[in-house]
Amino acid sequence: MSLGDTRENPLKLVRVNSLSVLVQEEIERMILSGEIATGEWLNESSLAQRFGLSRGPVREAFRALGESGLVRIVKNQGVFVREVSVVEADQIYDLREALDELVGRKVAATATRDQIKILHELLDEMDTATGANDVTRYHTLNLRFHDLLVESTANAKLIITYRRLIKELHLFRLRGLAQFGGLRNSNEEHRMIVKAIELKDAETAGRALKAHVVKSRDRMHKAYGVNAAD
Amino acid sequence: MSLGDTRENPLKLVRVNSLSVLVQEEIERMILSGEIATGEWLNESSLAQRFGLSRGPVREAFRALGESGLVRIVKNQGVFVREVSVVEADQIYDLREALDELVGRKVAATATRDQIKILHELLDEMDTATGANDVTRYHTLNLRFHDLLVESTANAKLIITYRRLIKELHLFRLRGLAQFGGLRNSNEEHRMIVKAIELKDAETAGRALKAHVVKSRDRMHKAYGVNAAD
DNA sequence: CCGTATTTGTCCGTATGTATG
DNA sequence: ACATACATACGGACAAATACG
Repeated sequence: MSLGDTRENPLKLVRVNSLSVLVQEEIERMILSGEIATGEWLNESSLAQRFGLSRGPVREAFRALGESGLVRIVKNQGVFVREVSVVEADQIYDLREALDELVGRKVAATATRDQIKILHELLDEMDTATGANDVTRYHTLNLRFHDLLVESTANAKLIITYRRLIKELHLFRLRGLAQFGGLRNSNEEHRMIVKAIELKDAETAGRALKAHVVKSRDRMHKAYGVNAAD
Repeated sequence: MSLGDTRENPLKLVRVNSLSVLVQEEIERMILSGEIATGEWLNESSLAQRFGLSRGPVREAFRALGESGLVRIVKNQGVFVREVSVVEADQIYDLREALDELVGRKVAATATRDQIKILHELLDEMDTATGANDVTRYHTLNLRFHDLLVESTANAKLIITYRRLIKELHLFRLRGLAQFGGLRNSNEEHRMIVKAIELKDAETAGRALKAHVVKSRDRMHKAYGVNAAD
């Protein structure tokens, strides 16, 4: 795809976002999908050429991505996809614990019937994925489940702060594997969370969601032999 | 000051940061100091000229500031210092409650003797400021107090997330006034927090810090006639 | 409603710094 | 250690969109 190719826009439909924003979104997509590996160098000129643009918008996108924590910018050297160490992942989990407890309390108070319905559908789909041992599918659904929870809090600041943390967790160098061995338990925890939300029991929902994150972190630690003292 | 003036750098000392980073820091300083008002338009060319640079580095700084939430970028119109409404400030307080509880628990476990010593000095200085009815001074010390607390947690992600929220609270359109009427109570709460930290009582420190934020939010609500349902 | 001034968006050329043989 | 190749950093020119008279 060529972001700057106006031939793809024959009706002269207005482009709502500037090229730098489009580039930012596209690079973010490439990073989060794993299309670009962590630690990899992002060549300014190559990307510009690939998008059919000059280097200006690419540079601007880099600065935004740097501020969001997805890339590391080294003066006179270049831009690299950030690598998140185990220690950093652990620090992010500290934050997730606190924020997810808040999410649980908020969502129990604000979730609509429609949102709860979708949560139930996701629970069932995750059970299906577990039965089929489809870890990738489960991972995707799990992300959507937690994103829907935070979105249902209707707190814009919480939403973007939470999403930023989740994106950074994608950069954890050993990502993905942490899902092994705990699929069924994990979804049991999900069901307890949704149950509390349906009952509009804020305290229980908060505690359940926090406990779920604690266990997720434990699963990560076990998977990589990190002990609690680290 | 002209950021690009090499005559101020006769020894050819290397500049560690790129111009866009310097511009970003300088604009951030201008915003947080109130030198530029909330809602105000940031003229790209004027700023570039003022710094003695071209527009490139300024544009890059804008993108980073946009991602950090300090400015709002409107395509083909320009960049504006963000305005934070009461509702948004309230949402940020939700996050602060959760994060400050975490800060309290963490800092009780990690704070060094030196850090606690500085906390005590700040407490005394805040009492002095209260006695002199110096609200501005108190405000500055209060910011430093809370920043030292979060810094003492030694959790890098928590530190930058927290600081980002505090910066955004600076953009609350009615800032500053919330300090009135509660100086003495506020510092009493501070002393309870430090007490718990000295005792390395994580739970109490967390609860105390969270309670302090709750009361800070209440003071804001009272000051602006916002009731809890908003 | 139209023309003009101003501003932002984009592109490209040059300087400077870094890595590598 | 030096020279060369290459990448980023920055400046300046042009194009497009917007605001205003």
